[in-house]
Amino acid sequence: MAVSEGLTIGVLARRTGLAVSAIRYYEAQGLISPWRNPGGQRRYQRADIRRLSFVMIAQQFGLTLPEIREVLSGLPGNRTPTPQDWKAISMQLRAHLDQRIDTLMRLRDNLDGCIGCGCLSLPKCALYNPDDRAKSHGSGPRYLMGDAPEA
Amino acid sequence: MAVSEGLTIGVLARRTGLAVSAIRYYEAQGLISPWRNPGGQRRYQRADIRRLSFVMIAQQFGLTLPEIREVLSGLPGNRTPTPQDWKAISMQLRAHLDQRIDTLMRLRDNLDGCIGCGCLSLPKCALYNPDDRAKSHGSGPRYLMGDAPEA
DNA sequence: CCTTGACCTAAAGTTAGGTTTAGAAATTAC
DNA sequence: GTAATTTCTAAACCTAACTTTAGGTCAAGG
Repeated sequence: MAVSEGLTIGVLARRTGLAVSAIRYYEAQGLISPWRNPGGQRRYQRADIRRLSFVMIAQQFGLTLPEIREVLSGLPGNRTPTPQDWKAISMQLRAHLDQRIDTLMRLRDNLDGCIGCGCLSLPKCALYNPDDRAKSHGSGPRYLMGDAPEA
Repeated sequence: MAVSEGLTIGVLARRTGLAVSAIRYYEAQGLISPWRNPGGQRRYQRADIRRLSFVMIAQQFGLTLPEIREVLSGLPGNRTPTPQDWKAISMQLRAHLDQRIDTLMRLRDNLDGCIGCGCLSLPKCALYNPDDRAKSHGSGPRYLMGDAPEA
């Protein structure tokens, strides 16, 4: 025996570079689902290394954990994902990324226009276009203009 | 009299679309400095509308409040900023933006490579290049790989 | 003059994405 | 068989960027 009882959380952490606490947190967020050994400890599959790798990459691309969970749900549940499976969901990532780049480039164009006209004053400036404001991907619960203001 | 005693915080909020609480918060962060009327209430200049507009735009571009304060410090303190002054600091914003777009495009190239090879596995993948990881601009105090892991 | 609405401060709450801590149980190593 | 590691859970803490709340003051209208 002991040919393959699964990876412990510590080993998975070392293989991925993530903190043990982060891996537990991802589980709480539904991004990964280990099983438990008789003693109640988490055990992971080899494929989970790749899964967490994907999570880390997707984060760099600016996806939130719920968004990543959504993308990961595209993987087959009944078997270990193949390279083709990973390619498929990586394409989705690429689409997200393209959209973000596109948004930033439009923002840049608007800024160039504003630098040109020197306006930078609210109602006139293209930078206040609601479409652009809506998708600001900043951090935290920033009251994004367009949502209800105070009172 | 009453020709111009300055704007109240409520008026400034309406003109910019910001919440009153946000404007006070920005003051605490050193982004804006109103004076006080005899009763102790905040009074703002017309130019502060533009100042807050700039703050909002810079936030869309992903700058943090400290970074924005830094950029704003390039404005003249002794007089009302001219359109030229605004143009000058807007150029800095443009540089920030260019850099962010550049990073994302490099990330995209890496992803394309990875989709091609189907690896997506830690040590081989270009997406794990420390250079790219280092500058992840995500939100919050994320323990970015490369910093000391747990213990 | 008095009421209503705007404003004040300080402190606590919120979200995302985690980390840290505390105390206990399971594993591994010798 | 026991000591040293790991792991477990639950709860508290952290940052950024704000909002909400509580309790009180200021200003404007009638």
